[in-house]
Amino acid sequence: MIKGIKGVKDLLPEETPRWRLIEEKARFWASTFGFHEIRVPIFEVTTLFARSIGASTDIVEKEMYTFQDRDGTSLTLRPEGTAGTVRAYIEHNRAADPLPQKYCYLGPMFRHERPQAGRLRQFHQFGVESFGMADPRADVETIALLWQLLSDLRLPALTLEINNLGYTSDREAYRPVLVAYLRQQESQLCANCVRRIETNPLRVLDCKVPACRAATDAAPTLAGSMAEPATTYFSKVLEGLQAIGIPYQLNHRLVRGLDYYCLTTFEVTTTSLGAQNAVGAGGRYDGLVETLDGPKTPAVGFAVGIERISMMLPESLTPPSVGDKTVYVAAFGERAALQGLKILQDLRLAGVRAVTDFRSATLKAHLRQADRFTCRYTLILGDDELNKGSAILRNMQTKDQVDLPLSTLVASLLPQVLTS
RNA sequence: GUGGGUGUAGCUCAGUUGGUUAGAGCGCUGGAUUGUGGAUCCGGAGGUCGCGGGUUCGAAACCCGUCACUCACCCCA
Repeated sequence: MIKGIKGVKDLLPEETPRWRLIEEKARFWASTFGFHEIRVPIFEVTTLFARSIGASTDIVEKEMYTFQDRDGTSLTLRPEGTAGTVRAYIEHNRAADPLPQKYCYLGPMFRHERPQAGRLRQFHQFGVESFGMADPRADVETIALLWQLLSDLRLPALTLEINNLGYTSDREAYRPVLVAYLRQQESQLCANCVRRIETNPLRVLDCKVPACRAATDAAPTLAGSMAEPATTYFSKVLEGLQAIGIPYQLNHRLVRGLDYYCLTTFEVTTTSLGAQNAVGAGGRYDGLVETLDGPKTPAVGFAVGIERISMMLPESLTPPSVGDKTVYVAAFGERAALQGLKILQDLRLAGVRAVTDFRSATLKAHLRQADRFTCRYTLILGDDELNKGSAILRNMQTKDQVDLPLSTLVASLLPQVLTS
């Protein structure tokens, strides 16, 4: 038996309605906040991701699905959505159009990791990118959309954590201070963090190992060595969040795994998801467009994981089954069977959801199927009815039955079904 | 990449210190009821016990290997 690939899941019909609900809400709120959908390819040249995400990040170092095209070009299945969106923005010279421009996207992403609860090799993200506004209120607007979407979906136990990464110059000023401190604590740190002192000292602050936590509790903070413009900017972001009533929690350890973030960075976590507790995350990335050879363009965005949202979605929000507006056509007997096929077609073309089972040859078998499909109505048509020129409409809940003339069948049936 | 747990019917799971032909519930299917569903009763189908090797008179069970799934580390959505 050929099986699916590790970490790649089928979405069976039982699950697609809840996904569609999430997608519809995402598109609705994005549109309401002024974002427009963009669809970009799921694979790009490898260098796009290497340059944008950062060559020394885990994603680029060991998690990308990279392969050679027939001409030898190195291609990569996208591990996230921002790089492709920015590439499209630059390639189509959107910067020449009036700013700001706000985009959203929805689709599969690929990372070669060991699967676990809430983590897959093909997973799906909904994300937004807001280009052109170097204004704290643009950060607030983006966070507001994220928060509204998750709130509207009634996800439980959410926390918005937020941090200020400052400008590049702030991090450059902070780095030697932090490294000096970490060197003193080196014996307390885990092997991973000892290595990170060189490669990415900021990430040590985000380590989950308790010993590392304790060792860095008293570490000098980035905020401590941050210059004026960045602190003012961040306080305005917080001010904006307060103004529109979005609760947040400062987390100075919050360091995102992608190199392109600056200033505001945020993450929405939950306690109801197991170890993978991030539902969505994002931040500001003012340098990225320029890094990818576009014009200097400030930008901010976020992405949420659809699988993780789906796992948290309360049962009460999942759409009810569609059976109650469905008519089951129970046609049986030599001549009625063919007439039933025609009625089925007429109903469908008139916009009525109609089903049947062509294998069923008896009324009993038909009714059993109607019941299984949880249809509210069954249209009974045997040779007896055909001779009388009528059909029986049976309400499956009340067992009420009425005769309907075949000549005006669809018209007389429509109001009953649609108002039920 | 590292570690733990679990692999028995479509699904959820029993299966005694190793002992005859591997079980249950649900689901599926047929009948009781040849023109009226759900409930009930009766019957039926469905298994390479993940796979390969080993120990043994005898293995679903014990040992080794392997694969898959899963949770966690790492990292992230």
